[in-house]
Amino acid sequence: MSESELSGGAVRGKNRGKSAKARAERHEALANLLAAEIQSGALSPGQWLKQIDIEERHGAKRMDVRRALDRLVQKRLVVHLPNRGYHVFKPDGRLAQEIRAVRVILETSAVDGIVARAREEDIAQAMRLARHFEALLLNGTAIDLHDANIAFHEHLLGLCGNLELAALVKELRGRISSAVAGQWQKRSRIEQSNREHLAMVEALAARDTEALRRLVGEHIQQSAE
Amino acid sequence: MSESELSGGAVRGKNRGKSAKARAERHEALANLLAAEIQSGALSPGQWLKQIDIEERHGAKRMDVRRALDRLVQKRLVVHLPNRGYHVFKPDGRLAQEIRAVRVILETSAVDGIVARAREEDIAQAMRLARHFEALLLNGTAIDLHDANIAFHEHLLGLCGNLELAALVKELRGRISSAVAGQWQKRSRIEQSNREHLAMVEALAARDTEALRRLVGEHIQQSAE
DNA sequence: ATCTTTGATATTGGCGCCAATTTCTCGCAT
DNA sequence: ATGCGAGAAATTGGCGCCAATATCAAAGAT
Repeated sequence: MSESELSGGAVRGKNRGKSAKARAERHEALANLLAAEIQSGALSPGQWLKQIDIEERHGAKRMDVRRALDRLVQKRLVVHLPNRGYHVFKPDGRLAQEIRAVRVILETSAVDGIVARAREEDIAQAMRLARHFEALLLNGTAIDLHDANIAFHEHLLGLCGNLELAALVKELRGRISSAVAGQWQKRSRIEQSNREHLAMVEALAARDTEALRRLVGEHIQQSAE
Repeated sequence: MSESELSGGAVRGKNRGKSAKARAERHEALANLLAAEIQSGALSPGQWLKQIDIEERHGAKRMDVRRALDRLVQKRLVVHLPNRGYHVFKPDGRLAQEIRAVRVILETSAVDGIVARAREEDIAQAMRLARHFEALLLNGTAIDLHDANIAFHEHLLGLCGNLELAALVKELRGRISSAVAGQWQKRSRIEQSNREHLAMVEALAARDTEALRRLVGEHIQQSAE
């Protein structure tokens, strides 16, 4: 098997200076980028994702595009039709409702752990994140608000002590954020979310489990339309 | 190897019958096959999955192997180390405990919907599945018992009215089934599970929500070691 | 004798090319 | 004019080849 005669010493294909790790995680980075674009609404539901477009737009290689799209299929963010291509998943109303119900179950159940484990500095951090969201109310982009909202909720959920639960909710949130991509079109709703964030932090600071549980449940259901 | 050589025929286009679909889903079938091997314990945790071995063993192409392995990474069944390869994920004790906790939350929350929606025929079917499990107590293989157990629980959960919740629990169960692959080694535990199945059906038939909730929670926690 | 270095081997991973398939376009017959 | 169908263009998907990297083995140095 070792008849590797290096014929023609011509140096072909110059290797890039990229590290191996960067290469290995390139498709993952692309998948996250596309996921963010979908969740932020930059890519609208139903839209076709042509491999060549992504390839050129993000300067990625064909293989990375394929693996990234395949990963998004796993995450149920895009749909794959063989020999037709990939398109952004158009969430069903029923699906969104069911996922919201699951989120209510998980996140309200997590409240006990959150209240039990939250230290003063954790609460202070939660307050900082809530205020950061508030600060973006005036002159923040939709994506900024989205990120700040995610950061707040992930911090809170991370306090519950069950990393799997937190990861699961994160995944679920990403699955329907595209469905309700336009949920923050109305400023009144953003402001309402902000008030609820602050109320949640207050309830946490007061160690009021029941109040926090109620607020969390309402906060999730509030995003329904 | 010539596949579709349409000689002299004016028929073109519409050849979407099965060959194309079979190709498109080949990697998915391989992924499911490998997942089953992992969950059944045929592939032990930590074991390296060399691409060439899988390729030859299952008569698959390299690409399908890669895609299947990548999919299993998404499912958290295998771990990928760049330039090192893929190996079967070795579940952590903490992870298993956290997933069990999430399952308790979800499945006990599903009880309300189950009791509310279960018709008499659904209960009868649950009883059939429980008895099928019982019938396998004596001369059924571990895999038979595993499948029968899955069938029982999936039927029950399917009654809750939230398809996403059911799918989520199914995924979670598959994620730690490898961890506790040897959970049915002790006959006493199998018999205990069987008794709990029957008790759950009884509670459902009696529409006793609280009893069913308690049984479900205990049944999940009981599988801990 | 043991540790280090260096070469050999095995395995993974990236990339380009072309076939398979679908979609588009335009000519043709009715 | 319109429906039909064949060729053309575009897109996806499969596959082999070779480079990059890790692992193994053996020779050499201290």
